[in-house]
Amino acid sequence: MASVLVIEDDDRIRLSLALALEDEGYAVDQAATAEEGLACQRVTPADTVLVDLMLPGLDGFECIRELRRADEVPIVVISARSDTHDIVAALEAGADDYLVKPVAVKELCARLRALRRRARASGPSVPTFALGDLEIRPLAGEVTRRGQPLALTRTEFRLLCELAEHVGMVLSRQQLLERVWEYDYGDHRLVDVHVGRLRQKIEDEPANPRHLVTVRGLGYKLQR
Amino acid sequence: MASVLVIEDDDRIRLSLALALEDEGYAVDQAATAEEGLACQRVTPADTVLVDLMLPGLDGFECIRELRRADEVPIVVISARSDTHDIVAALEAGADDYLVKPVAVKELCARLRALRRRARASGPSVPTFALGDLEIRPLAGEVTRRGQPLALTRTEFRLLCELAEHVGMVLSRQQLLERVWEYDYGDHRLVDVHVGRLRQKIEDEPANPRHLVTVRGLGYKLQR
DNA sequence: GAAAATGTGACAGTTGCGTGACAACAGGCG
DNA sequence: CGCCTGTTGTCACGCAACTGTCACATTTTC
Repeated sequence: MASVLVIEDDDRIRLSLALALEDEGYAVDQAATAEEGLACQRVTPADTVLVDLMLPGLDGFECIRELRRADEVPIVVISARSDTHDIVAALEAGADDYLVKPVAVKELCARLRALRRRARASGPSVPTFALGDLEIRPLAGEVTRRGQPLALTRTEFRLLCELAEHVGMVLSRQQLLERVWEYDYGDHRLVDVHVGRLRQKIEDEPANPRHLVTVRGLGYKLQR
Repeated sequence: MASVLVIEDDDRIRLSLALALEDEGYAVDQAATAEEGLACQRVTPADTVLVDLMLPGLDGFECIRELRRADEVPIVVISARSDTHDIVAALEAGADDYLVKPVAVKELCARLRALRRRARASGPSVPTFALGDLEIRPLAGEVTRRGQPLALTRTEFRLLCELAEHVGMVLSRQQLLERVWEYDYGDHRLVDVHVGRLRQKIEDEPANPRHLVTVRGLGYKLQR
């Protein structure tokens, strides 16, 4: 599940943000000061950090720089100040986005999603692939579609992961047999059958696949 | 150098944005319509795209979706509308950021930098040969023309790839037979037939080919 | 104008792919 | 142990698409 750390000294705002984000399905950590937030992030890193600029003690800018020193976590600033100067300074310090209070929760969520999408593509580790309404988590052994978990068999799962690791690239039956089945030779039609079964589960219209497509004469590929 | 494509129908705004960005050291391409912008991006992709939401013809949302279909280029929306609803829709469509007009150039630049910082680590997409309005992605098993996917057969595809790997060089029928068909001998006229079929699909006037040309007595070549 | 080279339409044989059926097999459970 | 359920690999059928060949048209060369 996606997690967010909210660093904000005003209890009312922090709590209402936390509640709203929890409603949206995020796991939310809270901190009232920069120091507390940094400590929290060190111990249990969240996927994304929301930080207010006006904090007692260590201020927001310093907090951002400290967070950035540790890792690449996406940082969104929420501030009452709307000066261009503040915005530029926060972004230069390492923030990824800047919202002016009062924030619309829907907008915040949309921006968080956009940021996560971007951060995921750039991250070195790839815990999850997103393809349209599909989410594939190879390490968790889990595939969800529109948020609903899918019951895939082991073979289907490995096939899907193999294809997902090379999104947009055609993989030949031969390659798939080698990588999914660890066969060096064998009946290539085996692949067809499993692709067909997989389509039944991940496609709206299995006969008109949008994601798992056939490239006649070459093989199969997964596309967005 | 960093490059930006600005898609905006209002000349005054577009020009002033372009000037300001050039001052900041960006190479700027301009387009007044979504169609023009998409075409421009296909031919000479910029690192970042700025797009207005209110465009004549194809609107901004569609434009974003089209851009996203092609690649992972960072997209920033600039719009006069500040409704949460529009912001959410644009971000959902695939935009990375959303600014409300009038935009402060300093802020825009800071956001562009933040976005590029985040996008930079992102892996490269599948290698592509571009030839005029044609795009050839050997690994993806895909050829597009003006952005539209072409339905090529396996033989046509391999023939085109072989020619594309040697753009500007004449390949004899013998060479093509060996490389595409893996024949050591055989009827050389076979090549002609497939070249003809390929021309029907990739050329505007198959009888007057601009890309896949005949070099009488020697063979065929692909040119820009 | 003749010969050589190339373009092109038609066609029949072949191939590639989706799919349903089925038997073998493994694992869970009473 | 036997039964049941879900998974897997094999096969055969049928449709659609592709391929290679040929004949004939067209263009170029000399």
